[in-house]
Amino acid sequence: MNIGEAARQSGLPAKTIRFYEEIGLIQPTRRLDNNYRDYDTRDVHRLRFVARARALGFSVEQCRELLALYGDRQRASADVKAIALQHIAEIDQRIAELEAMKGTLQTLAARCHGDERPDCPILEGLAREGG
Amino acid sequence: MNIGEAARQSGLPAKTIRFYEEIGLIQPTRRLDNNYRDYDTRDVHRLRFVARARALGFSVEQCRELLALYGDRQRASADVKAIALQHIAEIDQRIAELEAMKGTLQTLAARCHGDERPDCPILEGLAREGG
DNA sequence: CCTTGACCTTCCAGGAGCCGGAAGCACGAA
DNA sequence: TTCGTGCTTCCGGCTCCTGGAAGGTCAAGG
Repeated sequence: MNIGEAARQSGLPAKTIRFYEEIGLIQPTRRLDNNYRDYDTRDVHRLRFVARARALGFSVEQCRELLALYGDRQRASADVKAIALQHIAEIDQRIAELEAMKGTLQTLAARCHGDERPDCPILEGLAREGG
Repeated sequence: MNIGEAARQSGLPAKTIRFYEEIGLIQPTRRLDNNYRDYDTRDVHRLRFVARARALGFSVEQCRELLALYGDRQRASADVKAIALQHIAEIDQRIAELEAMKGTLQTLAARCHGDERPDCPILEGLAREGG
């Protein structure tokens, strides 16, 4: 099938599929005589695999590792789990950062009148000396 | 003061300060005869203001708006609050996405043995047909 | 047979928010 | 004078694509 069909079936834009090929993520696409890329269902499976991994927040490099494990029948599930757990830890970290920001912002916003007057604890909070 | 000192006092790398100038965020730096940038405490205040806003997750464009309001004595605190509340909403959105990813990952990871055997619910989850 | 339109190809630029490094002045102390 | 540090500009790269231009291909319609 052509790239458009592979895009439809995988949920990835054609542009993205080409990009993944360029960086060597989803590699060996055959070419037809007209130089069009030709995908089979196996390729589509791999594309969907990557699409889902990306949707779960894995980096492209992590996807590369996962894809390698996916295609390795001798893999140890421990290797997969290690990547997943590390990613969960990164997500936790990110959530904690966002919660901290949110907490600060909510505190400031709660003290701000939000009317036409110029005095504003939010701006004061951003401008303050300490912290 | 030179850019190095401004960097020290604001907590921003000199590179970043130059970048902010280039994109017109912190503009009017005078130049000395030797072409060195020259900062005063007012500039440093603005730099720190931006540093803090960035640390709270505001985009550079939001920082630009906040900085304009910061320097506008006729501002309405409602305008500031609107930006802050919108940002909080974005953070909430982002947290929700991360929590969803985390939930899926934890479910998958919990079912993975994590040993030397190849069968792995995580990979199966990424490869599955549905969803 | 020619045109139209949808597809495919490659390549180049950009966006967000910087960071690293190279090449080349400027400055202060020894 | 020389050394070391700091400043200048410019260019490239990072992540992960996305948009667009210029051009080849293909199937259908007139």
